[in-house]
Amino acid sequence: MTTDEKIELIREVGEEIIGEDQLKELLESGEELIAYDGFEPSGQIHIAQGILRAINVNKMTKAGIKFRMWVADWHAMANNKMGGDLDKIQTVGKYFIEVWRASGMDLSRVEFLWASDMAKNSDYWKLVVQVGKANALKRFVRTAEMMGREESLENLTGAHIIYSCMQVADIFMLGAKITQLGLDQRKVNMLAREVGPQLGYWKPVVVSHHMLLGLGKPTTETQDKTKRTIELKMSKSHPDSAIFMTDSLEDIKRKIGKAWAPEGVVTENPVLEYCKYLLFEAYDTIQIERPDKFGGSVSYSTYEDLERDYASKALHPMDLKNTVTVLLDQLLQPVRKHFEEDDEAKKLLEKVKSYQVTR
RNA sequence: CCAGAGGUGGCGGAGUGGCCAAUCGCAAUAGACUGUAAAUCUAUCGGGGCAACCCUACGGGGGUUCGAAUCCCUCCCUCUGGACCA
Repeated sequence: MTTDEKIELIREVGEEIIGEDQLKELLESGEELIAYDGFEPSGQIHIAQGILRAINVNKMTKAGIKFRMWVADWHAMANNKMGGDLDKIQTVGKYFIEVWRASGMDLSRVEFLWASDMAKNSDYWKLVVQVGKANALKRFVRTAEMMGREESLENLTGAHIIYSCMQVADIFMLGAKITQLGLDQRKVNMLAREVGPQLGYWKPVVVSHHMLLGLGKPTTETQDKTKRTIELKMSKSHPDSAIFMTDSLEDIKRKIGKAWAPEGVVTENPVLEYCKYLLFEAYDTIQIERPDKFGGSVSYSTYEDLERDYASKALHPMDLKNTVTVLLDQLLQPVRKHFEEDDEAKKLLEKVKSYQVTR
């Protein structure tokens, strides 16, 4: 694969890429490149973290990059996930890994690493402190959105500041020349680009992937594009805004059924978006079954065609929803199967479901 | 450490001895209306029972009282200001 082909593939992953020139150099240098994404284990895992993550990882590894999945258990503790109970968090972490294993991710070039293992290394904490010293408190406060928190002192604890410092240190300790996280993580990544060279490390290339829309009606007034995507993203704390990797067909039916989908409107339409980012990634054509009185079945082989018909109202939301429900269900089938057939996985899922989610 | 304010249901926020399972708003759920959703209207909205009623609840624990979310004691936590800082 040529460098340009690789870049093309990475562009598919990155809604925003900071340092593309540098990325090219890195790809041409022949060095073993590492990209990472980190996750706070908390509650259920949704399709953005499951299916979309698998799609993106596969593209990155296909481009010759090694991927590290960072199970950020200490970060979750700092951010008070699962009531700040590290045991619970780690159980959820194991559950996440089980999901990824079953989600169609090509694992040959993927590694799962735990923050709690890194925490045993004093070099790590040395770097955390160095990162902390490199900037004013305010700067760390401004990264709060990556923890799903407001950027104000009232809602943060001391632990959140440590979190920010840790996340920057993670990048360098993991050897990640590329950070491949969600768009909501861009501020810390920018901080890392700034701090890296100061501390004798590198400027990581930031490949930020798209954040899938939540299923509800967009309510925010925010105009700032990044902020808006973060506010509208699929979120575990809003129960029915997200489809989880182990949801049943009934769950999916209910959630997609309730999903925001104004007829003819193409912008900020979650149902259409799932077609674009998930379904057309998995299927070559999408066949929509509908009663003859509404035009009979149609099939689309590109998202653009489907979008055009939707925009012109030739395709009704309800027909689309029915199809999306079935296809999403199909995508989740292997995951669900894994959790039904594998005893260990089954136990994990039950445990996780019994935990109460805290924000 | 001191002083002031405060901790109420998923969230916001009333209530300051009985009429409080707790006004109201948001969210949620159901129904009506649209070939989906939204908007709008209606109902429900701690758990159990058809019901009278019972249980569990207003940061934790203890107490006063016939009776406490409401009064007292104590502990924990948050906010604001201040003190301390060899």
